[in-house]
Formats: sequence, structure tokens, C-alpha cells
Amino acid sequence: MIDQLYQYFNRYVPFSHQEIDVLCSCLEQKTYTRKAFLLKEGDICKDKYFITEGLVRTFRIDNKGIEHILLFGIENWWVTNTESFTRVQPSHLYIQAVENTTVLALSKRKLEQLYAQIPQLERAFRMITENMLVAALRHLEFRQQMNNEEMYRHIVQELPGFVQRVPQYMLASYLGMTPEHLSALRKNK
Amino acid sequence: MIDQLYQYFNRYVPFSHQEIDVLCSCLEQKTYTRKAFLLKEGDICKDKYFITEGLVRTFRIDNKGIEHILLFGIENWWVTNTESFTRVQPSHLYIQAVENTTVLALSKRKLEQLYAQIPQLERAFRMITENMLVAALRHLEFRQQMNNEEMYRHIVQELPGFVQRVPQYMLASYLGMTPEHLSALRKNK
DNA sequence: CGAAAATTTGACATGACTCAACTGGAGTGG
DNA sequence: CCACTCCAGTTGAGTCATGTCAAATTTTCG
Repeated sequence: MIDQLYQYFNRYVPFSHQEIDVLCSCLEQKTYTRKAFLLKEGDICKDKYFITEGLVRTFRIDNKGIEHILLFGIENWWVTNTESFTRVQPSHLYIQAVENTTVLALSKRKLEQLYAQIPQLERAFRMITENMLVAALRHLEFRQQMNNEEMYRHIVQELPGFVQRVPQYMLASYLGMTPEHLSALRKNK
Repeated sequence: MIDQLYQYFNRYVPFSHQEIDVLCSCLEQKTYTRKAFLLKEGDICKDKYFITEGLVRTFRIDNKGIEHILLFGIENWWVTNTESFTRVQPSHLYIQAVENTTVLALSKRKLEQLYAQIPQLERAFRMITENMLVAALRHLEFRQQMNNEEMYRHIVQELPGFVQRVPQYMLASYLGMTPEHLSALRKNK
């Protein structure tokens, strides 16, 4: 676990082993079984979760009761509700394990301490946040310029392993279409 | 100008007037007339732009030649191509002035120096990036759960002043629909 | 004033959704 | 080990939302 984190953080900023040790001591390992919730609507998101194994989804339920998946999180990604976490507001999003999932939870309180103790960590999380922003804008771009069929073909091509791990109706929700429509698309070749 | 920046940055982290002075000395004021480009496809984005006055749009041109507006930037927002800026890659996006616009340009080189000189700046830009991420995810949510008509009514209600400043075809592009369709929507009341 | 750009209009085509019914497989309890 | 249930996925008919294209009209700006 320490090794995985050391590798991960040194992609951004050089850290000493000792600093990663300190970081590790602030992390709490948690496991969630399939369908368990890391965060529910109305709760305040108090942690950032680093996924060491598994797969989670972040979604909201609209006023018609329909789920919309905003993003998925897989191994070596951080997942959190940034809005709820940074502004200490009740979440309107759910975060749920799609597979049995193991995460390292980093609480806001511990993170603030770590920022004071290890200044480069501020830089690392700035860069991580930038990457999340790039990913979100990319997703927006795809949705603007592709129709549903093109998006489906694109995701199958780019992330073939990922598509296997996710039920089809979740993929439909992520792509912003109905499960029926995705099913029909798949049939056309 | 120094005052505007002092106000702005102190919303995130406390800075001294002296630190903001140092920051200011690294900024270069630039003006762009309507339709001038801050960044073109293929160029590497070397600056973050803080908009002190005016309005810009970030868009891409797809393989059919159609423009898709990803986001707008107004007064007191930073605009850049995060992907091109952070990874030093050619941009696939354009940034263009919609109105005559004045910005303070902060180059990547100067920014790196400033990070070393004023450590809390790292924190401020982490928080600014978090805000940009929240905004991008919000936009994604709206597009997932609203149809075009709902999105239009929403944006008119939330940002009435903004709608006045932008030509209708740009609003249509931002909302991901054709200008003809937006025109038809507006007619229905 | 005149040209170019933006917006509107309408006919038509197509993509996507809704709803309801059906199929098939995975798990569960008897 | 079978029968049952539940859930995911498929299918098809009908409807609605949105796009396409071409033309007319209005607005903007030099």
C-alpha cells in the first residue's frame, strides 16, 4: 500500500519515503461491498477516497427519480464530491461501490494537517485536481460533439476493459441515454 | 488593478499587500478586440488569463466544421486551456474574445517562480481549480438531466445579464443545440 | 446606405424516448 | 437439484424532440 502511494504521488511531485509514511498514517483503509454507499445525498462529504481496488460510481437522482451517472472511479483515482467536500455542504450526489471496493480514506481534517506538514502535497493535489478538470471537460466535449452511437463506439474502443466491468444500464446512464436505446445501438453491428 | 487582485485572492487565502504586489509584477496586461484570439488550435497555451473586463469563449471545431463552445469566461475568472497549459501540448481548443476584453496574462514560467516565492499561491490555485472543476461537473449534470428547453430557461433565469451579452448562436452552441432549434424554443413563449 | 451576419420560419427527416411485453440468466429457498 | 423470483437486457410500436436544409427576414456594423 505504501509502495502504491509512493509510486502514485511521485508522478506529480518528488516526495521522500518518510513523507509518504506520514501521509499513510493519516489514511484509513475501508472496504465496501457491491452496492454499498461511500456517500449519500444529504450527507456532507468528509473524505477524499483513493481507490486501491474496485470500481465506484458517482450519480444523482433527478426529480423524476432517474439516476444520472456523472463519473466512475477506478483503481488509482481519487473520488469525492468536490463541491460538498470543499464547501462543507450537504451532497446532492451519491457515491456507490459498483464492485467490491477497497479505498484509503483521507479526511478533510487530516488533509489540512498534512498540507501544513508537507507543503508539496498542496502542489500534488492541485495537479490531481487539474487532471480531474481535464477529464470532466473532455467528457463534456464528447457529449457535445458526438451523438449517442458515436459515444458508445468511442468508449468501447478507448476503454474496452472498463465496459466489461460495468452493467449496461450504468453505461447508458453515464452516456446520457436510455438502456433501451443503448441496447438498440448495440444490435446495429 | 492591484486592488481587484487583492480582493480576489483574499477570498481564498490571506495574502499580504506586498505579496500581491509581487504577483502583479509578474502579470502582463493585454487587450483583445472582439473576435481576436487568445489561443488557437495547434498552439501551446503558455498563459493563464485573468479577465478584468470583457467576455471570452473557449470552443473547439469538430470534424464537420461545427463549433462547440465548452465554456465562457467573464470578469474575475481565470481562463486557460488547462490540458495544453499543464502538459505543454498543442491545444485543440480556441479561446476567443466575444467582447473587447482586457486580461492579465500569467505565464507558466512566471507562475512556477511565484509558486516558489509565495507558497500559499499553490493553495489559492488549487482552490481556484477546484471551483473550475465544480463548475464543469455542474454543467455536465445539467446537460444530463435537462432537455434543451429546460436548459435554456434555466440559464436565462440564473444568468439573465449574461444571456444579453452573448449572441444567440453562441448560446445555442454552448447548450449543445442548433441555432434554429433555440430560435424555435424562444418562440414558444 | 449597403453588405455581411444573425435570426427566424417552415417542411421534412431522423434520432431518441416511452411504455409495455418478452427473454434469459443468476441467485435463492424448499 | 428444481422451481421460482428478480433483475438485466431485448424488442417493437408509437410519439416526441431535435436536426437538416433552404429561404426569408431582421439586425449589425463598416
